[in-house]
Amino acid sequence: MSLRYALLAILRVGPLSGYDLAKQFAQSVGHVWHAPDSQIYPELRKMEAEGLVEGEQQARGERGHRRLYHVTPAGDAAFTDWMAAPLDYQRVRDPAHLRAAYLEATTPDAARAFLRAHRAQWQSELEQWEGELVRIDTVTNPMLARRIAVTAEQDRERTIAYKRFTYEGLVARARIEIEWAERGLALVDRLSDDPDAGPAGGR
Amino acid sequence: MSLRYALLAILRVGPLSGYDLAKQFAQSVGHVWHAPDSQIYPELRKMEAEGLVEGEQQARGERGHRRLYHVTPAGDAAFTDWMAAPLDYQRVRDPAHLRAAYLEATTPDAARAFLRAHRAQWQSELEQWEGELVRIDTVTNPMLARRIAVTAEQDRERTIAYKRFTYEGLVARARIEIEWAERGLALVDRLSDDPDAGPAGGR
DNA sequence: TAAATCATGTAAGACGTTACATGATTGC
DNA sequence: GCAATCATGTAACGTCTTACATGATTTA
Repeated sequence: MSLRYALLAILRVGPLSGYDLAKQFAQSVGHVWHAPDSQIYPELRKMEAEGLVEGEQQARGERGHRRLYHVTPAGDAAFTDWMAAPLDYQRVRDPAHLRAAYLEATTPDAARAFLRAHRAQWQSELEQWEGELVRIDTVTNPMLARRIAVTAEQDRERTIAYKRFTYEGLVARARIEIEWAERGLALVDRLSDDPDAGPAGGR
Repeated sequence: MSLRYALLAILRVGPLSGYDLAKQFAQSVGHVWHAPDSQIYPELRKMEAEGLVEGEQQARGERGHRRLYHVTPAGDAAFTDWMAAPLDYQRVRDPAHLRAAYLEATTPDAARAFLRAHRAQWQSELEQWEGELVRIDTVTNPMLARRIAVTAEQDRERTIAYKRFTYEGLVARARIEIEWAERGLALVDRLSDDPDAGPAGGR
């Protein structure tokens, strides 16, 4: 249900074709809300049918074409309504913590492999998000630059501050996950050191 | 795809009816993987069709009945295979951070309402998970107690340690989300204090 | 005898994934 | 002329949500 608002957020900056939108999406809001092209095109059509965006067919060469979408007043209202409405939180569904709860059922090696993969996963997210933070500070992200260009000067600080705030949150979460995986690796070591009766445990 | 492994994890402790399983589920693994009854019953049937569990129809009174499920060797193997296989991470899809990225598009009051709700949401999760930590330490959680009862003594420490590790991770994450929301509230205050040209910002 | 709870679902639809399909145009 | 990339999807399938449906048994 959030996909359309992610799309509206981008389109509000200026009209784009589905293709360009998908590219911009991937390097901006896609960092917090992933969507493949195969979901974006149909959603745009659906939004058009509901009057949130308007598509304008354009010729491109002899028989090529593309559809340029722009936000309608209704689309703008839908976006601001969503911003003011309570967010619906999904129920917890966390495969990593599910598995962690049963690590005693596997070998120490498998447990380590899982925890190392978890660390690597979040390390890679962390790098993405830290990269974004740099691009926010330097206004290097193309999406943000476009947005800043159409934003009144007195609103620029706020725009940038909230972007920064968002990515700081993501970075903090990634760090927590990495630390957790590392504590897990230490725990596996400790528990597999003394298999039955060491000085600290066993009974 | 993880639901069946969550179900297997519980059934491995001992046979249960779908009804009992759903209850136990909610107060143990349901803290990390939510599933409604309407998903559990069909999944059990599907798992039975695939030979992972076996259901035994039992009479209950005159014409009542219930179906007692137990894990087959194939189900056990499926579980341990899953434990040893790489976990597939879902792509990021985070409505709260999506909204946070565009808070400049709404009023300070709406921004505050969102951030307070976010804090409340994670505060409530935090309480759940901290409660679980206490029930782990005191072996008060009925699921854990059943599991410990059927676990060889030298494996009990590990079983408890991994449960604790899991919930510690969840607690840490909840705290991070709460802190983030609080930093956000402070940010809204700062940004709405000086609407156009204060000493620290504006231009 | 009425309420609680035991017991098991179905049905419709939204959302998301994966893989595949197709053709035009631009740059080398 | 060929590759890259521009451009837009469809189709099938799986998961999850929400709401509803039904009846039996136990306990107060």
